[in-house]
Amino acid sequence: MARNKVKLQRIINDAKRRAAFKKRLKGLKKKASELSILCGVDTCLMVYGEGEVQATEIWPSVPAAMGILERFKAMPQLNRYKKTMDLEGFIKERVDKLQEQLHKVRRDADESETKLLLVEALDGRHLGLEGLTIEKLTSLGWMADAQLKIVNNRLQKFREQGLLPESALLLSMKVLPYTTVGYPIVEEAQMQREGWLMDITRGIGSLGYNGFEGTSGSDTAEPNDDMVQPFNMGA
Amino acid sequence: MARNKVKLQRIINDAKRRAAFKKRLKGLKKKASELSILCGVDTCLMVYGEGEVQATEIWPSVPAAMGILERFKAMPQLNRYKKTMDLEGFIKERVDKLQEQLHKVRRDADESETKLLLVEALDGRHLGLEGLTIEKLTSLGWMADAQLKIVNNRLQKFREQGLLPESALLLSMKVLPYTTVGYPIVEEAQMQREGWLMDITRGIGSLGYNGFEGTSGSDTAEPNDDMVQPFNMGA
DNA sequence: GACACTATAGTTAGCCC
DNA sequence: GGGGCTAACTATAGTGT
Repeated sequence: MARNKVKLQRIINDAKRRAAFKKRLKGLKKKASELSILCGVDTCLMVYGEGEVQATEIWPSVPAAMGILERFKAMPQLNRYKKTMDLEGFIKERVDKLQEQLHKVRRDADESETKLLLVEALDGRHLGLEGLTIEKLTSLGWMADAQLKIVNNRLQKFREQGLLPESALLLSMKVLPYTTVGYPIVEEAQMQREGWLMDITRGIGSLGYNGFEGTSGSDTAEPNDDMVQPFNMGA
Repeated sequence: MARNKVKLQRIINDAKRRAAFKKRLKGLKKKASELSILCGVDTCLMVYGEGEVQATEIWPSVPAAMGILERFKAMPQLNRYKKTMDLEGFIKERVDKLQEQLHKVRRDADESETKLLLVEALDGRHLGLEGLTIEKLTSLGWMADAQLKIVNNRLQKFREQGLLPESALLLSMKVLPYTTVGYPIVEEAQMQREGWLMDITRGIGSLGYNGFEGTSGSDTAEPNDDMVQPFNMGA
């Protein structure tokens, strides 16, 4: 809304897109706040920018978001779909679902891109990771972290099945400063980006890289004492 | 924004408020959608209208909202360290550091305000917490949660030193539905805001409130079986 | 890149039907 | 209550610093 009308499509120019994002996010938060105050409702805004546009915002707060979501989920379905019971509602629902699918596809595409980046890092390309934008590096960090969690979950299952020596588990747990059970705690000293990521990715690699199929991976990586060696850093 | 400027306060008139709600919600969704498309990010809007205004909306969808929340929760705290160590010179670095200090001071100021609010809540003022904005309430919830984590960390240390009976710890852990090791998980039934916050603050109070000096507190709170009593709710 | 400015596209409060 | 209208208000794209 300004000097020129802008087409409703992704802004290609990097700087312009970021500038627009910043302005519009501010405006959106203001509008959401106004709605909340004027109409006496709880509002929450969540923005998740993946990849280049490194901007994620949960407004007004994460607990508020969870609260609203929980309360919504607790609502009887009768109330939830009260408005969508007629024919028009069916169409609306359908459109919503399609939109959601569209979003999902785009998300998946972005995610794949980052995974590819991680694979390349594992593979020795991007040595030292120079030449990547800080945004890509951050995405990479997230991805590595997520993969670490998967690896650790798998280790945990191994342990529960008694397939893992106690000593190995202890060592492998040392990587967990990055990811505690529910939330990552990253020490400042460990934030030397390159060394940090490289150690992790090497660790994952030694655990048997399987293409990152997710938590339901059916790989047969067999942890042993050697494998945990790369993790033995820091404390 | 129209014929008359409207005061930023709850619209008393019922019909007007609902009309405004409908129009503004529509506008808000449009804006959110535009942000999503123009800037290539995922956006989600949640509105919870309680009581009179029977209008609750999760946009674009509940799964999308949950997805964004999950990804946010999985996000390492890397954001603060986005800056690269360019060799632009001493000056830039110095300016950055000063800016960071400035931000920190601002953050601390905000935090202090919320802490004060929490102290007052503990003390019995703000009974029922009416008269507070949703924003302040959520801040308060967040703060209470953070303090809980500190308390739990302290309990953990006590346990490691063998100063805490096993039974006491088990009981105290029951408060952890709110805060798992790293992140709060709030059950639906516990989201009745007032009761929820009040229980937590009472719990903290009974653990020996020390002014919230942070994790490095040198207080000498002595946990015992009595103290964990207030936590014994829920399961 | 962040901030200030401003013309203009976009939003919406009050009305009317 | 809902939909359409329009005047009045806001948000913001482009621009310069």
